[in-house]
Amino acid sequence: MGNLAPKDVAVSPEEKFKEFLATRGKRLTQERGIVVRAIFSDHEHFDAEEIIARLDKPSDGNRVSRATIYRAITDLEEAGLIRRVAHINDREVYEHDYGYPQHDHFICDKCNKLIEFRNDEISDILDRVAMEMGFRLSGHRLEASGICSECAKPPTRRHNKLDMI
Amino acid sequence: MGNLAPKDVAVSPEEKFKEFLATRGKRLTQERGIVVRAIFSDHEHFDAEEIIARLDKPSDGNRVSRATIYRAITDLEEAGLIRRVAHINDREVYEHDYGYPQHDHFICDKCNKLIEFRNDEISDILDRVAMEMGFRLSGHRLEASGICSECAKPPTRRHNKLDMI
DNA sequence: ATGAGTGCAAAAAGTTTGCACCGCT
DNA sequence: AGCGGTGCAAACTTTTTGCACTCAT
Repeated sequence: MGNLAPKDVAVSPEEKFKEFLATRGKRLTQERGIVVRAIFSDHEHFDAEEIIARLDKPSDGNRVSRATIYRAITDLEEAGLIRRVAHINDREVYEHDYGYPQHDHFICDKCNKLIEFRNDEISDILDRVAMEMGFRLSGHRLEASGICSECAKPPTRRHNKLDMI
Repeated sequence: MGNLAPKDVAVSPEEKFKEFLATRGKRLTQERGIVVRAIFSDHEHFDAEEIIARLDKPSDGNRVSRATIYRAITDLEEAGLIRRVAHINDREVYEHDYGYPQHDHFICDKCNKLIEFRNDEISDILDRVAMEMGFRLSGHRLEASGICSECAKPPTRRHNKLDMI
């Protein structure tokens, strides 16, 4: 779960997606609806495999195939509803990009957890530098790596004499 | 070509690699030497395929196989001589990380060109935010996307009446 | 003799695509 | 009738790996 509160949004992601699809002469089908709802049911980061695991199970009545899920994810990205945030373990990781403010991520090298943080100074600096260099900036992706506080906790141990020196 | 000047470095990348390999009980073989030199022959960003294209050609006497090139790249990354900077068109893109100062990149959405820029404020902010959040920061990767000045140039055209309104 | 190193070809893993059929969000 | 949409399986891409042989930085 991210540490950033969602903005109030007038239209649901599903509705927004429908509008986008319409501009491409496409329809919000049953399958695409299932995928959008699965993706926006919570604010977790996700990858294609996770959605496939949820929707491509033979037991479930509302099955959606891998191909359709991949195609829907591509469409959602083009619609600006989701965006790629990282590439972890050979998988593209996405997050919601609709109704949430710009933010960046820490990625723990140990547990691969993504931790969101928000800092406007960085965006401002980028705007300035891009301007200076004649680059027409549209967005950025910042992954800071290291060890999260959880993984940094030493395995529980007794006090060490060295602690007192 | 980057816009950042190389620092003076005492030891060549090849020598540095040799030292690293030694700590792992490995040797700087003929093949690994060829790969390092190919990679450090210029300061361009590169991906595995480019190196393979140069070294895995049947016509050349100093051929190195794909497998060995991939293995060498992995070792070079662990040695801290190169680092991943981006993931473009399904390929991992690397750059030299030895003898060059920390910097970030703009990536042109049109021509995929990587443009380096340096800004210490960003690193400082990250250090501060990481500290506040109890994250043990080790590095970061920042890709700012948009259109480079080259691609932003409008195709040569006549003045448009609309320009004057 | 020993252990690291190499090349090859096959395997992985994630993602994309050609195709035939379906159905009207 | 038309066109977008879906599922399936095969194809594709990049990267990794098992294996047998080689070599000595």
